[in-house]
Amino acid sequence: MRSRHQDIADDLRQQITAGRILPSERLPSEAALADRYRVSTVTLRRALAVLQREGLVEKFHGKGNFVRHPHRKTMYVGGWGTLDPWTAAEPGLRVSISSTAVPAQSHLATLLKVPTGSTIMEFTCLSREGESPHGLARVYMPLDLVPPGALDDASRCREAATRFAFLGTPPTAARDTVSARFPTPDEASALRIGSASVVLSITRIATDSTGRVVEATLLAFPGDRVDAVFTTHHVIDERQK
Amino acid sequence: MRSRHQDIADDLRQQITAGRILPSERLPSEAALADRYRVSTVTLRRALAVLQREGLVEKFHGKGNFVRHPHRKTMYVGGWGTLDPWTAAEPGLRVSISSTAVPAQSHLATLLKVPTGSTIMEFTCLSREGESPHGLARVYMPLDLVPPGALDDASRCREAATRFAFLGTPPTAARDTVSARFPTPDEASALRIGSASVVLSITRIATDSTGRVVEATLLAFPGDRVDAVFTTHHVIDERQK
DNA sequence: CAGTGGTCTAGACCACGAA
DNA sequence: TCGTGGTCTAGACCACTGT
Repeated sequence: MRSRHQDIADDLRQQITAGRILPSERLPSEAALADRYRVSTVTLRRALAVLQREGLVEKFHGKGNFVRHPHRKTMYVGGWGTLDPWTAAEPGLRVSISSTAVPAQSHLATLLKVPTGSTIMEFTCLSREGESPHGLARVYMPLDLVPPGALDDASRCREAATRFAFLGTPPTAARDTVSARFPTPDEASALRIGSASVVLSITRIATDSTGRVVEATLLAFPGDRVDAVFTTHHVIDERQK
Repeated sequence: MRSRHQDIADDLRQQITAGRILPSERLPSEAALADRYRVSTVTLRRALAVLQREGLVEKFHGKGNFVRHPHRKTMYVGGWGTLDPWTAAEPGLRVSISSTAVPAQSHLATLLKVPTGSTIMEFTCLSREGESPHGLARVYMPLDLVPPGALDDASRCREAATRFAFLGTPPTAARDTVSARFPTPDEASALRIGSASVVLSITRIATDSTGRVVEATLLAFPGDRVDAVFTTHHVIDERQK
């Protein structure tokens, strides 16, 4: 059964993909569109919700509905903890970083294998592609592993953070746990996405050769902008002979 | 601003998690709930949509809203292409498989690196945990690589498919591309999830030692039931210095 | 058939953003 | 202030499920 709001979504989608409404342009107001399609505002908003989930339209309360720029998907490269240079370099990602010392809550303490309540360092990195936020990283490290000067010399870790690489010393092993979920309220506002969109969430645990956890990173990416790629080789390394 | 439907969702969620409504039990009808909370049906349905997205409630047209069984998350283990035995074994996953020969559409041909339109084998695997679907896998292989007897002896590949492992010969390398997105309509119905829920989507390309693609697998898991985990060991490459 | 969820309406009122 | 989106209503009608 074809529902009215789906028909409207199809029509608007076709107008957008055909270029009749250009990126960053505002759509007619919902009242105007409801009038044009002869439907109630509720129905028209359901149509827009479809397009919003597809990533075609961005809503701003009080301003209007805007056609989104079609973003190429960037790749998070697993294990190494970097963004694929091919896709990440060109768009020119900019990162803002802030750091604070925080007491380790229970789940963070578990991840880092430190006592609950002990002080750890938190780095919050938000990368933007032009105007639109593109990724959110929260990096947690034990205090003694924070590289000296990292707090003062922000540019030093900026290089690494741009690609979501490791901030401290390179670890010997990393474990990425990937899940698909809805954004938390603060992620939704930080990434400027609706609370009904999808987030690719990655929890990365980095350990050194002794098995100590040197870094725990919580990454959140808008699902329609970032994929994660992991490569596994099943053979014995040739260099061992 | 706290919206009415969120308040109602909070109240119902609390009743469910507190055990006042048990799993697989039916909620009161939407009309009854709307009456109880003194809201319109539209508002009440928005509250239920919240719970549905959270995976707490399952809707069935004509039957009612039911509390879902709380499933522990199972782990898809990257690269190896298996489900973590610890989480997968106990629940007793059951898999139904069907296979057909299909012409390779453009995107499949690209993945498998075969000519567009050439015939390839498609295996569709749907795993269930009890009643509820748990994962959907579509495995594509070149015809000549299908292990002999795989089509007749379904039990042979059933073992592998239960864990989403490789059906053919073990590959030497695998590349997993993970994304978070909304389900396609057929995935939504196959997995019995709402079209507004989240799926963890994995495209896995397996290659042999010559670089030939031996298998391409499209995996779709409900985001609230499956995580994917990838482990990377940073090979110390001192030799090159 | 009765009972359930699914869609839609016409209109009201609230909250936000830019002048 | 005004125009925008966000939430909500009270009721209608349709579609699906089981008896």
